[in-house]
Amino acid sequence: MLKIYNTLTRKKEDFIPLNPPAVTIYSCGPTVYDYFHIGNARSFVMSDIVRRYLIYSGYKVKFAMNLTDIDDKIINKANAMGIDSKEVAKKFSDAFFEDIDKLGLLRADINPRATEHIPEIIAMIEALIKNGKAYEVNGDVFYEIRKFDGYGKLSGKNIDNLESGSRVEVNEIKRDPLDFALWKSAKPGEPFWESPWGKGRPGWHIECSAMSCKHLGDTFDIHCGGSDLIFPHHENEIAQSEGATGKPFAKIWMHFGFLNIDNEKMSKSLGNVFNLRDMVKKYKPETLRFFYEQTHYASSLNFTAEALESADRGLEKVNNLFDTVKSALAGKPDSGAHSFDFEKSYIAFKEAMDDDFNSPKAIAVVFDFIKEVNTYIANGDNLTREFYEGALEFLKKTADGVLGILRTEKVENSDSGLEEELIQLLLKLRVDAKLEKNYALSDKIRNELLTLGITIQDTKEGSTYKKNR
RNA sequence: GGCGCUGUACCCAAGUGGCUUAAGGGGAAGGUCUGCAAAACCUUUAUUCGUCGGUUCGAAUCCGACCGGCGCCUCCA
Repeated sequence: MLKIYNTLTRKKEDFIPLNPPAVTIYSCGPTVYDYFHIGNARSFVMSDIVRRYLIYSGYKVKFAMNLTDIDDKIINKANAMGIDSKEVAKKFSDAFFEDIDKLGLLRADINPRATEHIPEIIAMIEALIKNGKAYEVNGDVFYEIRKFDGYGKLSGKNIDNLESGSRVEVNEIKRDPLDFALWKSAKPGEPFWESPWGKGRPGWHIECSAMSCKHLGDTFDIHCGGSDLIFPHHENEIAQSEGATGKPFAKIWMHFGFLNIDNEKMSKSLGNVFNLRDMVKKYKPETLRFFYEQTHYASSLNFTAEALESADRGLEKVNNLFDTVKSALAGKPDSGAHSFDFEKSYIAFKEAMDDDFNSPKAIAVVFDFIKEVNTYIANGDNLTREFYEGALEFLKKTADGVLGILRTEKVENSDSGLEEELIQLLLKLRVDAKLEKNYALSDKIRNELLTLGITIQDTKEGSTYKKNR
């Protein structure tokens, strides 16, 4: 039984979907005004793990991740770049998809964009006004949080405490400092849409309510995002959706912990905001995923070069076994029974992930598995086709299917045929040198190739090589 | 001021009342294999879980105090 920690109830709960086997998930996506950074990437990867594991568990998952393509940050960026806000959104939306593909994220079933849902947004705001939860002032529409009884239930905040120590800026036109904008009237030169309240654009929070409602229904299973979104963004989403529909909004709220850089908060002033795009040039995408998954999703995580290098070396063990098994199968082993217990590892993996997506524990299961398989191979008994296929299947289902940390095939396919032939030629020359006991030459070939990122391994079956990328 | 999280080996990190006299990864040391390596395997690396008390037959796990670290309350994944 899968258990998930629910921010709303502050408890680990049994996961019972509304309409099994269907599961609906809404994950807060990027505001497309810049390349996303490695902190965003953590949230994206962890929501990808949630989704992949639910699929692994047999659910039919509908996964929506929004793109916020109109808001103040985009307008500011457009002004700074001297281009239209639409162009900004287009540029960074495209970049977003390129980057998540690199990270091995499954594409969402739906990527709703705010600007494509203006009618739905307006309809929801109208419903809120009709329900007495929102009011218009000179073309702006605000949500009146005092009219929503449950305001503060997600973040555990008491409205009165919020106000007393408030740093909320005073806005004369709002009835309460905590009231937030549903619709913002357009200032001269700003992009706008026509609405019953005049020309303007949606506030930040309303798009998620309107779009999740349209694509997943009034009530859906899981809503996830970074823990900084709990207040006010998610709190406001609940007020909007439940205030408009009168029905419960997301059943389970999942929040991902923050990423620090060298024990410091990522911030522009510290100059330690790293784009995923740049980081992927330095570290393999699987290494980044593995690094993220080695810590539970709810904990904060410290990003250091040392930790990434440690992750990179650890990941080698997974890929080494994958290579070993693949090449053993290519060697056409005999079929027949084996005595390896795969079931035990599957059960342990499920237990780990069922416990609130405990990926660090699941990774430990994979490493236990790797050691057992390597030992089994080292002992050399019953190394049948069935055994290797079983090992390959486990790695593909868990390390690849759920965790996404196996080295992908893409790189190998990018090798040119000539490069492969040249490397094989060098391997052959080296073997000849070894047979003549010309170790000076054979070691030179090995060392030179190593500096090119190619590691040679001599096995009983002959010399093989591995690219370190 | 309000709300919440957190302190586990050299580093990262799971475990949150007995299955653990503490998983897994990295690092380090020794060994097997090898011409030497690499990979893989074996052994070693926390009688101890920030400190001090308490509850309990039993605590890293619960409670209290204290000492650290951090987040949110404002845009933020």
